Amino acid sequence: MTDRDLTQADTVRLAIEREIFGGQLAPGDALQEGRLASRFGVSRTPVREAITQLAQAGLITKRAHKRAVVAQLDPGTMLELFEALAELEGAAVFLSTSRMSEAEKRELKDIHEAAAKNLRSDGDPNEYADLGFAFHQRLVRGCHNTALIATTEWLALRVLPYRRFQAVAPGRLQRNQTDHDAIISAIFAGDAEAAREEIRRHTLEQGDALMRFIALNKTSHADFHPNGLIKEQPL
Amino acid sequence: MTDRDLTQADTVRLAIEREIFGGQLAPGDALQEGRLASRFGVSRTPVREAITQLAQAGLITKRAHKRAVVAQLDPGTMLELFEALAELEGAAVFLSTSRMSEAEKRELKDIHEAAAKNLRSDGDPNEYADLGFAFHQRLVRGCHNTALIATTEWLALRVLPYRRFQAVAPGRLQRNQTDHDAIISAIFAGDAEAAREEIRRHTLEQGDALMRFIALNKTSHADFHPNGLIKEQPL
DNA sequence: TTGAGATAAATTGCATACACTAAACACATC
DNA sequence: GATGTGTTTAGTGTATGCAATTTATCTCAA
Repeated sequence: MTDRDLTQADTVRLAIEREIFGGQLAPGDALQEGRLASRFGVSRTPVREAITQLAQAGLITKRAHKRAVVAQLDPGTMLELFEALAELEGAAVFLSTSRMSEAEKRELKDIHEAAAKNLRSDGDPNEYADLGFAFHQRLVRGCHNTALIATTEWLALRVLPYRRFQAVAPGRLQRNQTDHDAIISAIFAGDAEAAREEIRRHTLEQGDALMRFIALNKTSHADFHPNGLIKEQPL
Repeated sequence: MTDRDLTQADTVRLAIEREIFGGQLAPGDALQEGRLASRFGVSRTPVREAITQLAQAGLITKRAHKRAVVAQLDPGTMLELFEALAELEGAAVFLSTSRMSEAEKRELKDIHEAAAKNLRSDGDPNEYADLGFAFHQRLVRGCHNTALIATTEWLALRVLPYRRFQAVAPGRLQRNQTDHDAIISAIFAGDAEAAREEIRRHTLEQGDALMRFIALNKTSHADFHPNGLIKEQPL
């Protein structure tokens, strides 16, 4: 039972997902069924199935007879995505305000304070990013509505491949922390409408900052490809 | 270009979708790859791909080594789904209020008035249902945010297989029309917050009514299966 | 060189064949 | 009669081969 009865397609899908989120596969990179198959030591069939699922999830784009590509978001789409995400997180937090248990609020505050500590002591930025991610996650999950949580996290996933650029955006961290502060206050005050507005604005600004950062270091973001330099090099 | 270059998997997926929405396939019905394959005159491969996609979309559920089944929503899940949908529609309409063009508002009002006319003259309930669907759709699409629209409609799709029971729910229609009236008023008054609240409450009540109706005629809803009577009969 | 068109190679979509899983059944045991 | 175990069988998961299509390479004229 606890040993999952994962199918090979699932395994491949999870592996590809990890590589996308980890940055080994950057937006725009091509995914070739054959290469992936031999790389994972399976036939093309489960690879195809994994790709189909990821395409449906919006993480990769796929058109008939053309090779699949890690989803690439043009500025307009990304703006829309962040706007939608802001609304969804707003809706979730609106509900969370009245629905989070004391334990959940406590945990949220703990995460927030750990982040503050990290910031004060000039700690690891990656750790701060993880704490920020956890903060948003607890916030959303506090609404206790599986459908809303899943939908929100699904949208968040789609921008996740781009978010790692944000860690290096200068001066964002302090601002981020202040925003989180305001959200926490609203929630502990039980002001759902205020909490909604705070996170809405916060997420919109995050999107804005990310887009500005990407636009500055444009030339698409090929430059940021961790494997180095060349895109379009099929994996 | 205009001649679609639809793959066979796409064709099969669309066909299955239609049957689910049309009621030929009711929640709980089993989908067997082999039978579907021979029914559509293709091999199992594209059928499998179609099923994978529909599973990812949430319209059917699929676990390893077990046959796929048209998604069946227990009361708890359905409640959550409607609550999430209410929030998403609320968010969309909030934006729509300030973003719809005059032409779009005009069209919305036309649909609304056609529905009123249908109601006064005791017209075809199916036509009224279609108008209601169109009303919600225009309302949501008025926000002009592709991501938010897609997400909202994706959720709406998941409850769609159940919505046709609602047409027969007694006394709902007049109430429905009054709600739509209030939404229209709020939008034309430019009061985004009021519009949000109106549709939120409206969608929640719709969900409530649907659930009550299903609960009353319980015995699962096998009784409503259009092909007649027996579920579990694989297609 | 550069670009268009033709040809060759690579890759996807689909069909078929096989392996493996899990229900369904029969039968023996208590 | 209920319960457990071996066997059968339907059905999913995966591998492989082939046809159709795309992409890369090559040729040749401007």
